[in-house]
Amino acid sequence: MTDPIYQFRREIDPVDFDLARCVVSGQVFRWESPAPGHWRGADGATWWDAHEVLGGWSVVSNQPSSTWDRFFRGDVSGAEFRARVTLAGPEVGPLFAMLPGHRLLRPACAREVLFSFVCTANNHLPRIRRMVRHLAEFGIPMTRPDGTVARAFPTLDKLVLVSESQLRAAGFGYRAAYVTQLVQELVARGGETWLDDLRNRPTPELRRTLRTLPGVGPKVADCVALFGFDRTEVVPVDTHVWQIAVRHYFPDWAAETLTARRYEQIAEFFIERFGPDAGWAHQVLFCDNLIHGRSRRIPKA
DNA sequence: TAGGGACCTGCC
DNA sequence: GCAGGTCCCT
Repeated sequence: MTDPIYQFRREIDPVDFDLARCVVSGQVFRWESPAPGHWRGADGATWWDAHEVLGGWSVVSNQPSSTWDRFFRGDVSGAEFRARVTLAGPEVGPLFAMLPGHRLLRPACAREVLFSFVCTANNHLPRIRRMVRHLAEFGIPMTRPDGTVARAFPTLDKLVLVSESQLRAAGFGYRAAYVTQLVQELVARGGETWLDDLRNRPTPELRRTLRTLPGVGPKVADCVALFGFDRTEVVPVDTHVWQIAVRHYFPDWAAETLTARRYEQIAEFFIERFGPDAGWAHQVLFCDNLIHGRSRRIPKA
């Protein structure tokens, strides 16, 4: 039995959408480029195979074009977003020119986002990708028309079979325990049903609830809320955002450390300034800080 | 509520 | 030495 295959084409304006920039910016971790102008990606049980064509992308997928559009937030105008953010925060405006085509993504699989970001704790991108790919290997295989195999991100009944020692051997380090404990806890709370039900919760409750999961602190919880549950007003405050916030908005904190209280103050500041655009605006600042390496060594002054 | 330290692994 | 932190303990 073979799944239906969809083929479609998307015209794009490079200022509005740069596929490579979007999928390597650290929002999602299962995209790779086997060749120039060719990208393969997955989200939950969806896979895409995209080839660059004149003025856009030609896409093959096991899901219709609407799934692609949703993932890349095609319903939101990047130009209008940039205009709103530049108005609310002039300091962000100049960054858009350096990050053309950057977009806030909207993965459909909250489970994949949750496990992915548990892997990001005190970690760096290449290894995060490797770990998420490793987890994905426990998912069911999906053969593409060209014979290559994509993986559905494993469901809990698959993940529950994975041991901590197995993950440690695979290089997860201490996050191996986070993953296995997270699986146990999710199962105990009602599994996929419980996770799906989180979609109906108001954002403050969602954030609080996610934080009660093992391996999920404030930062990871907010990444999951922002990316996995489409709460676009949520701003995960990581080391980069902390440095950005201090540099741009809270100079008095230059000698301070990030506490739970300051975390919330920064998050609230972003929401007040950018409203529902806060999450995307934060992502722009984050990417800029990441790319231009300003996170390295704050001068003690 | 804050502050300090441990924790896997890999790359600068 | 540090990375897109979390957890545990004063």
